[in-house]
Formats: sequence, C-alpha cells, structure tokens
Amino acid sequence: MSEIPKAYEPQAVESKWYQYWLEQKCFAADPARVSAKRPAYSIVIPPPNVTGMLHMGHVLNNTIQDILARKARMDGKEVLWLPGTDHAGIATQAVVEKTLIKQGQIRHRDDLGRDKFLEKVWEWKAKHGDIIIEQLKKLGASCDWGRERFTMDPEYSKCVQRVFVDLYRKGLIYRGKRMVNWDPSARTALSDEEVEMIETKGHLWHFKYPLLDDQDRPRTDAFVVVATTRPETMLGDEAVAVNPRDERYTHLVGRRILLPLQNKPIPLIADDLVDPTFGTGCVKVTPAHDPADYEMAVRHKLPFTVVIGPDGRMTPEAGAAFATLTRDQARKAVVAAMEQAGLLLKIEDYVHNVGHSQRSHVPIEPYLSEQWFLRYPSQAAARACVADGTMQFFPDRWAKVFDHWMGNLRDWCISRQLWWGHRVPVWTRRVPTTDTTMRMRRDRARVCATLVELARNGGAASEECPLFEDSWSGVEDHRTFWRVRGESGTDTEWEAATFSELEARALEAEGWVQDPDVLDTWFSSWLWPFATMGWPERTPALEAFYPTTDLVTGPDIIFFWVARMIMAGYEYMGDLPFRNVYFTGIIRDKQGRKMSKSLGNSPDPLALIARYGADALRFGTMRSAPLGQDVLFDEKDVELGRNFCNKLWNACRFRQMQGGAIEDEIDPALLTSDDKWILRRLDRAIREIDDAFAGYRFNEATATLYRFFWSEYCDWYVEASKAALQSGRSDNPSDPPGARAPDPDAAAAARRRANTLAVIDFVLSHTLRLFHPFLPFITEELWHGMNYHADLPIDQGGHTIMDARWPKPLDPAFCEHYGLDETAEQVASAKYELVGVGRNFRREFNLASNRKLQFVLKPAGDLPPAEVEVIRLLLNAETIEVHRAYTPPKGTPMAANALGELYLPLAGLIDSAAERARLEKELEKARLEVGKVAAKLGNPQFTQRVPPAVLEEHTKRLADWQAKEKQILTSLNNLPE
RNA sequence: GCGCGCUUAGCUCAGUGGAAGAGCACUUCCUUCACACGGAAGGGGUCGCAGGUUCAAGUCCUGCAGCGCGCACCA
Repeated sequence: MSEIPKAYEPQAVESKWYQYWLEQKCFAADPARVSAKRPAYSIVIPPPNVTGMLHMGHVLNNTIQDILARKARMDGKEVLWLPGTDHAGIATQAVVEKTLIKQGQIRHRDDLGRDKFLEKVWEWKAKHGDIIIEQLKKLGASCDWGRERFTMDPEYSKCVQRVFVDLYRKGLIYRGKRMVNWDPSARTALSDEEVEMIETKGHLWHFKYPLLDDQDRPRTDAFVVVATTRPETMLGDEAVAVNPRDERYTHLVGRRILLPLQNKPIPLIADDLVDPTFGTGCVKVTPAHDPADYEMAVRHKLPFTVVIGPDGRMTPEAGAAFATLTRDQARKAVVAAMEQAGLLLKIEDYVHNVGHSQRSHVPIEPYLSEQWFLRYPSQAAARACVADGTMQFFPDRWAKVFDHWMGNLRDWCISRQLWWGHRVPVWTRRVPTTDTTMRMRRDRARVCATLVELARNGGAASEECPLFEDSWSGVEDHRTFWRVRGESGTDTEWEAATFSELEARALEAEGWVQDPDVLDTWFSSWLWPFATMGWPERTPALEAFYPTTDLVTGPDIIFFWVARMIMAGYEYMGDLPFRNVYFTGIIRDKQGRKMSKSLGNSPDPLALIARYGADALRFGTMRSAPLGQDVLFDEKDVELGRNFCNKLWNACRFRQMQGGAIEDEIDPALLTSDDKWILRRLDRAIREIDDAFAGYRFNEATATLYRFFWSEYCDWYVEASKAALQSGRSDNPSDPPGARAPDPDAAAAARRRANTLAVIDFVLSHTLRLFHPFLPFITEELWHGMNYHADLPIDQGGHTIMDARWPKPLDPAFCEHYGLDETAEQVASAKYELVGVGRNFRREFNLASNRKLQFVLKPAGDLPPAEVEVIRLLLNAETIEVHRAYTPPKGTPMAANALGELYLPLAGLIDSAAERARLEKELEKARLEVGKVAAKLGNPQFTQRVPPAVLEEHTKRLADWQAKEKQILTSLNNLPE
C-alpha cells in the first residue's frame, strides 16, 4: 500500500477479494468442525426465483444475511449459509413461453407438447439460472456455494414426492372438486394466498327476474329484484335466495322464477347466508361461479352450470349469443340484453374488493374444478412455538399475524395446471371392479396405514411391515399407496401415489397414467430448511445445522413460506426449522411506491455496485433500513455509503503516511487525554454495536459506526493526534539543523509519537473488524494493506479478516492499566468544547477559515503544553499564548469552561454590536435553561421523588448554566460603550 | 367490519420516561501536507390533534384524524 490512490476504487478490490475468499474456501461450512467450543450457526437463503434478477429487496435481504453470517464467523462459530434457487413454476413457465412466442418458435406451448417444452425450460434455466447467483456474489454474499440447491434437483424433487406420498398416506392430501381461485390468464388454479383483494370501482346492476305462475308462465306484474356486480354470471344462475326469516319473501319461498335470457325456470330458495339488510334481500345464485353460491348450491342440491370456461371466455352453456365472448364483453352484452328486455331496473356505482391474481394481475375467476388439497400437518406445534416464544419473530408484531392465520387455516390447493414443476406423483387406472390384484394392494396399504398410526401413537410396528425407513423423518418405507377414486359401471378407477421411480415405471407399464398437474412451488420450498441438507438421511449437515439459527425474509411471504416451513419442520424433523425470523421491510421508491418492473422505479443494484461499490450499496441500504419498517430508497444513501468508504480509506491512508511499523505496544505513561478519550469512545461503540446486534437493529449499528468513526475518530481524535505526530517526526522540518544529535526532548517526542501510532493502530484494527460484516471488501483490503493480519494466527485473522475475532468491550483491567477513567475523558471533552466556541468566533466575526489567529488562554488549573498545542491545532490558530494573569482589552471575545478562558484579542477588528448581539443571544439561552432547571429543582415533589442520580445531574446542570450566565454578563460589561 | 403499522427539521428517518438527534438539502467560510466522495461554523422542530397517568411524556394510557398494510363469502 505504498502508493495508495487518494480515492477508494472499489471495483478491482472487490473482485480480487471475492476470488480470494472462494479460492481459500472461506465460506465452506464443515459439520465436523462443530463442537461445544465452536457452535454452529446456520441460515438458509430464501431461494430467489431462478428467473429472477437481483433487485433492491434481494440486496436488503441478503446483505442482512451476510452481515449475520460474517458476524457469526468472527464470533468463532461454524457458519453455514446455504444458497439456492427455486423453480418458480408460474413465472418461469410464463417467461419461457413468452420468449418462445416472441422468437416466433411457437404460438402456444401446445405446439411443442409437454416434454419438448420442458426441454426448452431446462435449456433456459441452464442459460439464465445462474444470473442471480452471480449477482449475489457481486454483493459479497458469503454463501457456501458448494451446497447450492435448486428445488428441481433430482434429490430435492425426491423429497417433494416423498412428502407428498406421506401426506397422501396420512389422508392429509386429497383430491376434490371444489371452487378454486382460477387465474384465467395463467390458466391455473391458485391458492388463497395468491389472491390479492383490490378495491375496484364497479357497478351494482339491479335486475328484475319475473316470477312464474302455477302454469310456469312468466308474470308481467311480479318480479324479484336481484343485484349483482357481475352481470355475466347470471347466465349460470340456478336459483334466487332469500333469508328464511325475511318476512317479505317467506310466501315466495319454493316458487319458481324465470331466469331471463336463458329462459330457464329456477327456484326461489331460503338460506341463512343471505343478509336481509343488503340490497333487496334477494341474491342470485350462480353455483359454478361464486364460492358462497357454491356452498348454497351444495346445500340445496342445485345444478352447476358452467358458463365461463378456464380461458375466461363464455362457454356454449352461456347460450349462442354469448359463447366465446370474454367476461368483459359478456358483461356488456348481458346488460344490453337485459335492458332491451326491460328487466334492468337500475345501475348504481359501487366500490368493492375484487380478487386479483398476484401473478398475472387479472381478476380471479372462481372456478369449479378437480384439484389436490392439503390439510396442513403439525398445526398445533407450529402455532405454539411462536406463541410461547420458542421461535422469535423480529419485529414481534408479526407473531400476531402469524397466529391469526394459523388459527384460521383452510386447506391448501396445491395443484397447478402447469408443466414446469414437480408433477403430482399420482397415477390412475381404470380396472374391472372384479380385479383382485388391486384389492390386495389396497388391503396391504390399509394394514400399513394402521400400523403407521400405531407407531406414531407410541405402539410398536410389526417386523413384517417395517414402516419407518428412518424414525427421525417419520416417512415410512412403503412407497406406493392405492386408493379408489371412483366407480362407474363395472369399472373401478384407482389411483396410486408413489415416490419410487421403479414403481412408477412398473405402473406405467401396466397402463397407469400420471396426473398431469404439477405442485405449487411453495409445496417444494416449504421443505427448504431440511431438504437442502440431505433429508431424509440423517446427514452430518442436518445433525450439525438443523434447526437453523436465523431466517431473513419479507413479511409478504409469512404465510406462503414461513408458516408452511414451520409446519413442515415439525412434521418431518420433529423440530422447528429456525429459531429466529427477521422480517425485513419492503423497499420503496422516494415517493413510497413499491418497486416494480412496470413502474420502472427499481434501480438495478448491479449498476449501483458498478458506480459506487458493493460496500457502499450495503452500507447505504443498512443505514436506512430500520427493523421492520419499509425503506424509502434513495440513491443518495448509496452515495453516502461510498463517501463513508472513502473516508475509511483515507483514514487508513493517513496512518500509512505516518510511516513506521505496526505499533502494538501502548505505554500507559505516554497516553494523552485524547488517546484515553478515543479508547473510551471505542469501548462505548463496541458496546452499542453488540447491543444493536443482539436486537437485530442493523441500522443502529451502522449509525454507531458512522458516528464513532467519522465524528469521533476522524473529526476529533485524528486532528488532535496530529500534535503528537508532527512534533515527534524525525524529519520534522521545524527541527533546527543539527538536531540529529541525541536530544532528550526529541527522543521523548518520538516516543510519544510512536505511542500515538500504537493507539491509532489499536483503534483502526478494531474499527476494521467492527466494519467487516457491513463492508466486507474494503475492510479486507485495508486489513491486509495495513498489515494488521501479520502475526495473527491463521484462523484468527492472519488469513482473512473474516476470521478475525470480533472486538470485545475493553475489560476493567485494561481500563485500569491504561488509566481510562472518566476524568481523562472529561479533559478531552472540555478541550473540544472550548475549541468549538473558539471556532465559532471565526464565523461570528467574519474571519476567513484560513486566517491565522492568535488566541490567549487563561487556564483554570494545570494545563500541560501538549494540551495547549492540541487546542492550537484544532483551532487552526497561529499561536496560543498561555497567560495566567491576562487582562483582556475591553471587548475581547471570550469562551470559558472548566479548562479555563479562551480569548481572541482582536483590537479594533471586531464589530462590538455584532458581539453584543451574539452575547445577548447566548444570555437568553442561558437564562432560559437556568429558569427551566431552577423551576424543577424548586418543586419539592421533584426533589423528593426523583432518583438521586437525576437530582444530582439537575443540580450540576443548574450550576453550569448559572456560571455560564455570569460569564456572559461579564463579557457584556466588558464591551466598549 | 376486525387487526397492525406510521405521523418528530424543507426531504428521508433514528429516538427503549429524566437537557429534542442523524444524513441529505440550505447559508457562510476554507483547496491548511488523509480525504472537496473533504474540513469548519450556522440557520431550521408548540415531536398529527385532544384528553389522561407521572415530580417529569416525543416516549406510557384513552379517544380522534390522516396515510399505509394485512385479514374478511355482503351479492
């Protein structure tokens, strides 16, 4: 570092050290190293979508994880940060299909067929799947890349199938015809969590439905009026419902109504679901297109007429006039037709919430279809662990949200009508009902199921039917289960669930056909904390690193992912998957809007890294991200980070320029008040940072680092230390010629200088370590550049700052030895206070910053010349004359405190009117404060009840302000005229 | 409708019962041999509103208002 540049240039430094860390395998976790003395620390990454590009949310999230991981390493832990990606079923399939269409290769994925299309997706994954991983590396992420996992890896896929079959066997996974959330754009079912309610301005259309008379003839004089927000669904109406206690309509219940446009008689039914106070109290019932209506239809055994198809277009059932129209077109057409028929009573403006697909943002269509559902396992354990504090959430208010959701669990629709994903491991076949093979298979499965239950409840499993391959995982050895799906005529339709490749092939040879659906991506990522570590084997990694320590994720996936992982963890590991969950805020733009591609308000983190450096991006982001609050991102924050790195760089450069070897022996006898002051500030900073880490308050840690390093170390200590550094220089230009000869004064100055360098080295080497989790690259560069790694054991920083030991607060013995008491700190503080006022004179009297001034100091007590020299330097004064019996000329500006009185004699130069104004302002302030404190102390309630420390502090404060007031009055009296 | 956040300097936000803070922006001065990605000094706040608890409230409690976010089958 002999010729270090004036400004820090991050690019080369960052790539160099990342390469070094990889080559030296610094990120690799070894379960064998875990011991009582070296505890494990683990995080699994929230797997980003394999289609994804790094965005600011990833930056926030992964910077936090990296900070935690690096801090844990410095704490001497064996750290596993396990990376990977998920396959993101809908998003990836959509991107690939869109790309192929854009390239003109296909018009629809059907043109290729399932197998060929999947080949294309894999090709695409091979080409683009690593992008986000490489981007994470640019950020400095210290993941154990050798353990990178992908949710579609063969082993991982096997875990997904295994879990599916297990839950199927337990009866928790079932297939059923249900009303599901259908995304007509992606053409797949979604889970409830994937539906976003959006407040939408719409209308409430009021339709008249004619009553039928006894001969089923429509009456022209009697109608029921229904209101709807979705006129197009009326084509599928099967009833009109009223509340059974609604006396306006009880006489009509059981009568028939003519459904207009379809000219179909439908009944008027009574159901408790109907709110008699809303609208007319009559509700049209569309069994196949509304979840509430569906329930009513089941109760009243109504038919299910499907008028909207899976593509969001009207079906032939909707009638010739409407078939093939889109939902929107059909809405207009129905309204027009009703109006023409004179059955449109009125249209009201209406604001209501409409479910939209979180994926494609189109309105969700409630759709009746066959899907796979899961009744969640291990609900009680999952709910309890958060409620009783076994697992902690940061901030903990999310615990309440979690608990509410856990208390209202509804079965999870896990099947998706996609090709990209884990295909449902179920095969079906129709066989003659008389076929005995299937009966035998089923009976065997039943026996096993019973024994599984027995074993789970503490009973013994028989030896003929060893159920558990591994009792730890709780998944039984039997890989195939059969169930009757349905019977028709002489045939029985069977289904078989298996995770055995061999079984599956055997079944297919027998003519069994696999279910076409794939599983929700979250059905694979809920296994992430253990499926990535070799489950169901009892691997060393699982033994060492499960449960993981911390999870860092966004609150937007608390249900999608966090809650489900907890349930899966209990079900398959018998233990929680992580001990702490840190929920980040959401990154927004300056206007507070969410970052989104369509708004184009999402900055590219890679561009920011190129411009400012990864450390700058990390520091800026962390500094502006308080725990659990959303972050309004501003590029200024990154600029601040860069400036900070530059400051750090130059502070080290300054030390380099002082020359000399690393000084590690500090002589207590030679410590100045400034030395003691900065050492105590360092101690305080370490304590604050430790405290911040304990509460996951990273922004607080960065604030402390910033204040300590910039305001305390650079602004005060470094400037003050220049006194000792300059006077002790062997090449001091002010030395008289011939000063080479042994000179006791010069030797003493040189010793003081060396001691100052030792303090600087002590502080800087601590500072670099405190900064390392936040600024990994620049700290590593400086660690080596400053030679602080020399002489350290290889596993304690000799090799990399990553392994350097985390600084400890200074222990009492150390403080005692070096005399770091409060008095020492107070001397320095008083010095800086005096300097502050002295500097203010320049502004008050319009004296240019570079103008050489001569001050006079009238010390209150004993003030060594070295201290005076520090004050001179800090004031940028030409001279300070120490004068114990000084009588200032009238009107000389003066500042005073415990240290003494500082005068700026400027005969004839100062504007006494301005000085009077200044002093009067000061006086006003002092009197105000005296008044405030005196009032408090005058209150007996206060003096009697307050803790002694507070009382003492107030008493002192009063004395201070009174002294100040007196001094200002003196100065005022001294003014000319 | 229920629940949860937020409201402090022009802007973005810290502030965990005992003298209102930071960064940016602004004003003035300074290229003094670490740093102009810098240094020095300064201006700027009845802490959303109204009550209450307390010797003491930005901080705790109760209302209210505005903004934001969850959850919820009112067509």
